[in-house]
Amino acid sequence: MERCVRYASGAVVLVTCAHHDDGLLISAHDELASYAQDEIAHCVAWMFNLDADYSAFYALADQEPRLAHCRPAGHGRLLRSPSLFEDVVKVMATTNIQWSGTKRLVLRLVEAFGAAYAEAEDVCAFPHAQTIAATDEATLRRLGWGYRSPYLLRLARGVAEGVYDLDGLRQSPMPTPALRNELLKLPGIGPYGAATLLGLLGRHDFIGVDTEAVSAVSKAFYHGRPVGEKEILAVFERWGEYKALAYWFWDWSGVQHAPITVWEGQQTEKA
DNA sequence: GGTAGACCTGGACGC
DNA sequence: GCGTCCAGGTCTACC
Repeated sequence: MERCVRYASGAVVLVTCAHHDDGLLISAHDELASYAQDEIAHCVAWMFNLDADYSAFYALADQEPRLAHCRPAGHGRLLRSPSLFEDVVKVMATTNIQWSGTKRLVLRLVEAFGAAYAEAEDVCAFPHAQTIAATDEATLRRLGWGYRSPYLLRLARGVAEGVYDLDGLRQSPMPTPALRNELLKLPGIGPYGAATLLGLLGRHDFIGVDTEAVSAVSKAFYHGRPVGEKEILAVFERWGEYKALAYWFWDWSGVQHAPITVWEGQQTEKA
């Protein structure tokens, strides 16, 4: 994996992370001072969540055939961004849009406001909240952010002004429901976004219920019948604090189309 | 607390 | 080429 990282001094470096038999090999394309090396090592450790321990989840997953692949594959970690602000913005960009659109929104934001890497000006680090905060709604709309523009602007300005303490949330020991409530206060972040961000923070109690979740759970567990958040949570309730991991890494193979079903009040041509 | 409707944009699809 | 639908939801008003 290769990406731009900006460290505290403001310098932008291009970092490459590669698998190594002894762990993770991090290399930079520039010569770095020792303090910068430490900072980037911490940054990459956060991105790959290297301190996480998934042994308790694996112990449960070993007992479920559709999750038994988790331990041998080392599943559990979710790649995250260097800052929580970046992840909040990206999650906001996943809402009510297709994946190609999400990538387009983030790319345009980075091109417009990101700090360029000195050796290649077309390579940029993700912009700071302060940089986005200094722009206006019309500019964000021109970048394609549409109705999300005021949310993004409020978020960036809130972070820049210290109204939203995202660094504090990153390390917060508060219980998951309380942490979820804090995330729900962020503009543009609703139940789906909060659940996704909780997962990135290592809290897997809540499932981000989106159209994919509805479709997959409906086919696999409810014979194609329309389902809502309650039904989805009921399916994964037994996984307790690992609900989201169980959902995310569930082996859905073999789940194509449920049998044709007629349920109360509705007739279906196909399930 | 639950529900309905508005909201940007662009890709997919049917005609 | 054009029109319609809808996608890895959220917010607000209303009941």
